[in-house]
Amino acid sequence: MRIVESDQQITVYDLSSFDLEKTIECGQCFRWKKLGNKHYLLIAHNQLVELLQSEECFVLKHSSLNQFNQIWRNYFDLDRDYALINHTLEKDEKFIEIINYSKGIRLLKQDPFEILISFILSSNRSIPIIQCNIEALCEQYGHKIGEFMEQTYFAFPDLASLNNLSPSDLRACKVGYRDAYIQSAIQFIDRYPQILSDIERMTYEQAYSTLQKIKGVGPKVAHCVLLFGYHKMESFPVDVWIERGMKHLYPQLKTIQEIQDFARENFGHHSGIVQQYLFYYAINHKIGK
DNA sequence: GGGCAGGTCTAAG
DNA sequence: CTTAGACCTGCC
Repeated sequence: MRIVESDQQITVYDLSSFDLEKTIECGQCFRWKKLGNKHYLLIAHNQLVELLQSEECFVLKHSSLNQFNQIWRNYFDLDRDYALINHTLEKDEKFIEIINYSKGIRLLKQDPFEILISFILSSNRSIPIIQCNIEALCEQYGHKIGEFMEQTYFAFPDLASLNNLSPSDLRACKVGYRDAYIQSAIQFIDRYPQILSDIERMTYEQAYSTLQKIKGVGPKVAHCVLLFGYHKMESFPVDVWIERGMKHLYPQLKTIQEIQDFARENFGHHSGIVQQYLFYYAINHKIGK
């Protein structure tokens, strides 16, 4: 990996196993806009960046070297050797086709608070609607972080901005019955202000059960928070697509618990990556539908 | 118009 | 501990 800084932009060369399009569009993050082929606008960590990928390089516009090293390098998981992980996973023949289809995806290290709220909103909904809800929340309660092509963009609202909102404030953002879930999450963090940083240091099981004390956070959302918000690669969120995909690959698996156990035993600390590869493959091939 | 979404809650056996 | 039903909302 070779990094060049010039004129408010960062260019990264010699990057293997990285596909910007798959990484952005595979369903792990919600706040992006496609500007063209391999060309995106992304909002994360209170920053607005323009991203491009070509044959030889990955470009981040409106970013300094400092921001790259402090945020984006980790955000895009650029220091993990995905080629090596893919090689390991290919030992299971059933995964060769999936890896071939999904390789290039990187697990994004996103903000835990944003991920918590976003995935609480995700239950029983389709991805485009989730994105609409999140944008509504940001426009209402997030602070302005920049403009691009005469459009104003907003950060994801912080705890203080979402605190003391009424159910009708939230329902105005079309979150539906999840209004109470959001309030529960806000109250929980308000009561235990260090909780989101404490989770980082907890054992997986501890963090997993702590998160589920929040109303609206069940097994799937808790795994998602740990995977996308904390980069805990042993997590294996099982949603409908993963359930369909896993039953397709391993017909002997009957319940979500069996799928969960199978993943822990067979994928271990690569579970999160397998999960995202399989999700991307299953949803685009409509496996099991 | 009925069905379906990156599920979770609740109330029952 | 496991399992059915209900649930906001928008888009097909």
